[in-house]
Parts: sequence; structure tokens; C-alpha cells
Amino acid sequence: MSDLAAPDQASHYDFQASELHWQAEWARRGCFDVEDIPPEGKPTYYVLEMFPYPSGQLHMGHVRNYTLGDVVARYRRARGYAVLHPMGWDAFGLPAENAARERGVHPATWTFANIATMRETLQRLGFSLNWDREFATCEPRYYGHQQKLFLDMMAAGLAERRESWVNWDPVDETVLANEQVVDGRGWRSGAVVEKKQLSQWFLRITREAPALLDALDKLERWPERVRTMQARWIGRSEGARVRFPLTRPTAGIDELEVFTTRPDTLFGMSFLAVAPEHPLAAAAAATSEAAAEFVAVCRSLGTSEEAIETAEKRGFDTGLRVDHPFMPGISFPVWIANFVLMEYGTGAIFGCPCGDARDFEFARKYDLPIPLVVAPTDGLPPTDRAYDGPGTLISSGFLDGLDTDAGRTAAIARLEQVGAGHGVVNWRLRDWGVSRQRYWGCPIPVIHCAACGPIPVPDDQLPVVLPDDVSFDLPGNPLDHHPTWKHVACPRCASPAVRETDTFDTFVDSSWYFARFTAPNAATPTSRAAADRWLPVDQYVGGIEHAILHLLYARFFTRAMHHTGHLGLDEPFAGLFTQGMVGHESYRGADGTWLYPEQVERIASGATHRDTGLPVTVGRVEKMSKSRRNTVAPASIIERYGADTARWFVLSDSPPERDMEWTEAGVAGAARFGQRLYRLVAAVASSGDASAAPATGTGSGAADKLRRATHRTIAAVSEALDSFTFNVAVARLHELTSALSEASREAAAPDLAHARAEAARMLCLLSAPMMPHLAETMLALLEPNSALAAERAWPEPDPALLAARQVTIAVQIMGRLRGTIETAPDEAADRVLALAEAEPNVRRLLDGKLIVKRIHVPGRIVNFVVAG
RNA sequence: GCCCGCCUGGCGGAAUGGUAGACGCAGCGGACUUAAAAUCCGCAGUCCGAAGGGCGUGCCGGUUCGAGUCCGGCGGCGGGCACCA
Repeated sequence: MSDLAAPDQASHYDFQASELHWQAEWARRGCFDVEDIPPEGKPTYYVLEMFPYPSGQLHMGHVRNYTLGDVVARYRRARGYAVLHPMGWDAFGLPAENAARERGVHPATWTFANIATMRETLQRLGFSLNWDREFATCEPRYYGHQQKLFLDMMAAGLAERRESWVNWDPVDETVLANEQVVDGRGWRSGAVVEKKQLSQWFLRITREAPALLDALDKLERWPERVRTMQARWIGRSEGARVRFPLTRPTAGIDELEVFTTRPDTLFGMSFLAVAPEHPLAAAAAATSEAAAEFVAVCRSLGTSEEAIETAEKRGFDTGLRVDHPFMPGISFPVWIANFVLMEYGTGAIFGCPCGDARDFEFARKYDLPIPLVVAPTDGLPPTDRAYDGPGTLISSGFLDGLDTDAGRTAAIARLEQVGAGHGVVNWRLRDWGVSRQRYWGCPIPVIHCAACGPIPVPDDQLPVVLPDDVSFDLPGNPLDHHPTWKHVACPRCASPAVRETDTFDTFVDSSWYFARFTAPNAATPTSRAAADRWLPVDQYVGGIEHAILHLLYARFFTRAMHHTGHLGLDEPFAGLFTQGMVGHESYRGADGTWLYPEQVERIASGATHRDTGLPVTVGRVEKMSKSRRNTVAPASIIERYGADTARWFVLSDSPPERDMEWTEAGVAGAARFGQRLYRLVAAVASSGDASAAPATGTGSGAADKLRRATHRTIAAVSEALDSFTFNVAVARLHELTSALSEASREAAAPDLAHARAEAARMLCLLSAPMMPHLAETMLALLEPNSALAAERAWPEPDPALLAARQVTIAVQIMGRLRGTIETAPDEAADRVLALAEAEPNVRRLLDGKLIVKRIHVPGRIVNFVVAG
């Protein structure tokens, strides 16, 4: 063994010891503590990252998410705000039940073990979180208040129980919200979703649809993309409801109502079609075996892969006919069609093949007439396809000659006049079904009594706590199988009754946690004084995957809590930032199996397997996922490189909103920079520069140059942090580091020593939001026994030092760069122009040319426009 | 099909309408070292060349003294939504 010298303090930063030390010190000093109600006059800032589901391990997406939030939190704190930056756990959900079924471990045990692991990693990353506010949604002290919120919503008419067609996941044996059905499959299980009729609890989000849509315009600090997605999801459309009388009433049905956005094309009608779930379809099925068979086929096909992929139009002619409100004496056939959705509009449409591609396809297939009623402004109506653009109405009775817009208005007016319909606004948004047949969720606080019906659990019996002793041996809901839990007395009549055994959709849990964080120990769901002080969240940070579900539900909940007095505002998140994903190359071995990055040796021509030396196929960069094994565990990175390196790397290079690639080389580069910065600052500290007196006057050239660079960096980093362009902040800090490095090679003079000390101190303060531990260590070297970086105010640049002493002005001829000149920033225009014209290369190229125009942008550019 | 976003060196990316390619990664050269690692310094869009010039931000066109940036059209990539009447 060679006798290696121990790394001395000046050459090597020991992140392991340092990071743990500062984390303890921040906690000891309560640097991040904040009161529920900060002192009067103290500005507040609430920064929140979407809280994690405790799946087991923190992943790199979390590291990026929480690092972004922590930069904001630390920066705002330095800016003088009281900062609320809490963390908790979205802890209910199916994976815990799956673990229980597969491994026999109780969901609570599994969940809290995962929380402990993930909390440790988060703490090791040095995030400035309010750990004293932590909670998990699976704790009664949280979900009990959620039950109270629900009961208040019931009382306010915002929650109700009703029979409805639901999306049933046959694998998870539970109901899914529309939002949780993706391509006809359960978002979690991937099973083909079936239609089933069940009695369910609904939150009446549709009552808020207009408000939720209108308010999107005011969410200026939300990404346009998310606002658009929500607007489309809410789906407002203007049109009309039109009633068509059946020529022969059947099964008590004497008319059919349709919704249309195109009442102007009513004269183009060819047929009427109802959804397979429509009451009329049921009536037809009751009397006709063929109809019954068709309805049954639709139900099984409704969401099957085949139906979705081929999207084939299928129909069944019921033999019934309807009269037309505008065309006396003419009737149209009534079909059952698989492309008509029961859950949109009225579950029935009037078919206008010339104006709607689906109706066109349907009419073609079943050989139905295709009357042409819209002539495009620039030609004849096409006969080979539907035309849904603007135009002039033809063959349309009283609408003839009107354009489509005017036709719409006229048609609605006539419908209302003859009592056959009326103009309406229709919404795509459906009420939110929140009942789930699961154990590991918040119990719905309702008791079913045979005599009294569904009765709210009285406040003094809250929380309704989940029983611990449950069995997962049977499929379905363990709460339902529990021998005693559900049997209670009716709160109203005291006769034997049964608890609701459904639990809430876990999206309920995450719809108000941000409010609970403002007063996590309040005896009521919220403390209005605290909530009013902190909300709305100033900066919310999370993934784009929650653009619709979580964010829309949280917006609704905030309104519902406003109605019920728990909050005093309508919109929970004033600013939203959606970060990009963290991706990594994926690797496949010769046998096609996925390989982990640590199994792979990257070489110039590709990659090989570390153990076998066999060639490895390098796949494209994709989001880190367990199935592709292209993951890197944050804990192992922290161990090898430290928290600051991980933080610095995820902030470098890629803008936060864009996807980034995790690379070993990138992490190593980040680690190198940390060490380099440390050595530089340590050298300044040991040189005694730190105690150098400030220079009087302008100082030497080198000192002046460094001071200007320092103050420009203060301004640039501040601006970058304000605008969420953290990658630019990183670049500016690299530049100042290089400037200090250059200045450190100069011969020492008192004024330069002071400039170096200033640059070193500013590097500490400016990098502190991003690499907080290193910043503390360096600052302690420069200024022992003084305030921590976490306790200091953000620096302000000296305006006098922001302007450059000399500026380089580009000289163009006809917009093409021909040379540069150096001038004072405030040099007179004619003097600048003269200098520019005298620049040798410029003078050569201007020789013999006539200058017709001289453009001078002070401090930037001169452009000569020449004749010819 | 509809909507949104993006397109700049080998790569990630920077750039209030004003010197395109900051900063980093990878690369190359040099210093230090017996050597290597680490570190430090430097070079680097591309083509021709001595100076200097030509061409360059997906493509075509426009506005402007000047366009990566603004406008019109086209193409490609990525994402979201989707029988929504």
C-alpha cells in the first residue's frame, strides 16, 4: 500500500460529514420553522411540491421536483418571506393492498415503512422542509377531517348518492372515474373496463363547471397547456335540445330528446340514433330479441379493444319513427347506434350525414339518405364526405340562404317558438364518482339504515376509523367482509344499520392537503386564520401528468370548501410549474433482457456488459421506469456524490420544464464543479483576503473587473431564479467561478483581495439555494462563527457596478458583422460612429462606397447602410 | 381527426429584434507528474484561406438598416385529447 496523504482541508470537500452537519444545524437552529400565522406585516410565500405516494423508494423524478421547489423556498426565504414549504404523504391507495395480498403485510405497515425510507432520503437531500407539519393521508388525524368536509358537502348539496352507470374494473373489483379510464382500460390495472349500474357517491363538480372554466383565464401563472387541457376536459358547447315525438309511443316513451351543436342543419336529418344504454333501447330490447341481442353485443363490445381500434359504426333499426319539428308529415327512423354515448348530452342524436363524419359513415353503411344542406362559401357541398365548416344553408326551408351562424340562432328561435326545443349549454364534464370498493382508503362517513336511508355519521362520532384486523383472503372489499366493523346502530332511529363500506377515491385525499398544511394540528379541517394567511399556494411544482385529474379536483374542492366555510378563496394554486421528466438510456443484453445502468460499461463504440463483456444494445432515452431498468437510485447517488451534487446536476443544463437525461458524466461533472468551487473559496479564506479592507476609489483593473463580474452575477442569478430558468443561474455561477479563478492567479493587491473575498462570499450566497450544504461550509471558512447562509438576506447588486466600464460594439455593414470597437458605455453617438468608421477592416470595406444611413444602438451596435 | 409544444454545433442548451452557439458534457492540445489519475491553462459551427471572406438556428417566402427571435406557408418530431353530436 502506498502511503496516501490525507486530503487536507484546502483541497477536498468532505460532503458526507459536511452535509449531515449542516442538516443537523439547520434543524437545531430552526432555520426553516414557520408559524401557522406569521407576524403581522411579514410577507408570506407558500411553495409546494406535489406530495409523493409512498411507493417504497424515492426516484429521480422526486429529486428533480423537490429540488426545484427547494430552490424557490430557500430563495424566497432569503428574500425576506416567511416560507411555508411542507411535505407529506399521499398514503392511501391500491399498491398497499396489493402488497398485503401478495406478501401478507398489513397495508399500514407497508406504507409507513415506505414513508420512513423515503423520508430519510428526502432529509438526506437537505430540503428546507417544514418537517413539523408532516402528515400522511392515511392517518385518522387527516382523513377524519376529510370525512367532516364530505359531510358538509352533503349538507350543501355538493355530494349525493345516486344509481348510475359506472366504469367497473373487473381486476381491481372497483369503480373508476371517467378520468381513470384510459383507452377503455383501468388506469392502474390495465383491465378492460365494463359498464355496470351501481349506487355511488358523487361530488357534484358539474355544478362548478362554468366557474372552473371561466377562472382558467385568471390563472396567469399556469402553463397555457394545462389550462387548455382543463378547458377541453370541462368541454363547454353551445347548442340546442330538440324533442322529436315518436309516431307511435312505446313503453311510455312518447318523444326523444337530442342534444346538438348544429340546429342549423336540422333539415339535413336522415335518422335519429340512441345509445345502447338509452331507455328506448331497453324498451326495444324488451320486445325484440334482435334488439336485445344488439344491445348486448354493444355492451360487451363497448369498451373492448376491437371496438376502440376499429371504431366501426354499428346500428340497429328499431322500426320506430319520429316526426320532425320543422317538416310536418315527414318522419325519420330511430336506430340504436354504438357510437352514441349515453353519458354525453341526452344519449341520443339526430343524424345529419352531410355535416358530421360519423353520421356520414353510418348513413353510408346502412344506406340512409344524405340530404345536402350546407354549401361551403367557396363551392358546392361535397358528396363524398361530410362538410362541417361554415357556409350557406340550402334545401332548409325557412333557413334557406342564411349562413350557418345565423341559421343556428334562427333554428333555436323557431324551436322555442314551436315548443320543440330550446338553446342550451352542454358540458362534457361529469360528476365525480368517489366511491371505491377498497379497504385502504378513507371510509365514507355514512350509515345505511333500512328505515331512514343513508344517514351522515354525526360529527361527534368522527373520525370513522379503518379497522386494523382485516383479511385479504377474498377478492373484493375487505371492509365488506369484516365480521363486526360495519354493523352499527342508526344514528337517527337506533335500529340496526350498516356502515358504508366504500372508501373515497384517493384523489379526494390529495384535493385539500395543501390547505391542511397551513394548520396541520387544527381541531377543524382548516384554521381559517392560517389558511387565509397562506393560501393560495404561490408556487406549486409537479409533473404534467396531473394536468387534469388532480389539479381539477383540487380546484373543485377549494370551491366546495369555500361554499362550506372551510376556506375563503376559490383557486388553490396561483402559480403552477410543470417540470419535465428525468430520463435515462435503456440497455438490453444479448439475450434481450433489460440491464441496469450499473451493469453496463459505456465505451466509445457503444456499451458492453460489465461482467460478461458481451455487447449491449443502447436504447433511446426514456423516462426512468422499473420495467426498463433504466433507473438510478437517488440514495446511491447521494452516497457516492452527495446531496449537493445530485441537486446541482438536476438543475444544470436542461431547463426545468423540459425532459432531462440523467448521465453518469453529468453527475461527475457536477461533483467536479463543487470541488473546484470549494478549493477556490477555501484558498480565498486561507489567504486572508476575506479580512481585506474594501478598496477606496475604483481600484485596480483586475479588482474592478472582478467586482463588476460579481455584481452582474448577483443580478443575473436573481433574475434566473425569479424566472425559473435555473439552468441559466447555474451557468452564471460557473462564469463567476471562472472569473474568481482568473483573479486568483493575479498578484495580490489589497483592493483585489477585497474583490476576491466579495466574489467568494457571493458565490456562497448565490449558490446556497441550489447547493446549500457546500454554501454553508464555504461561508463558514470565509466568515467563521457568523450567520448561516440559510439565515442571510439575498444580496443586492450595486447599480454602479452593473454597467460595464467598457463596451464592445459590433460594427456592421449592411447588417453583416465587419469588426468591433471598444468604447465607454456612454460615449457620444458621433464619436462612436467615427470610431466605427475608422475600424481598419470597416474602413477598407467602406472604401469607395456611399454611406446612406448610419444606425447606432448605444452600447450595442453600429450598422452602415451603403448605396449600390 | 382535433389541440398544444418543440426543431440552434458531436450532445444538453444560451441569446430585451442588435457580435448566434454563453455555460456545461464529450473531444483535442499544452502544463504539472517517472507515469497515470486528479488539477490547471488553452482550442473548438462549417467551408476556402495569408489577411480576410463565403455559408450557417428544420424548409420556402415576407416585414426590417438588422430576424434564432416578428408575420405567412410547408415539413418533421414529441405530447395531450378523441365516436363529446
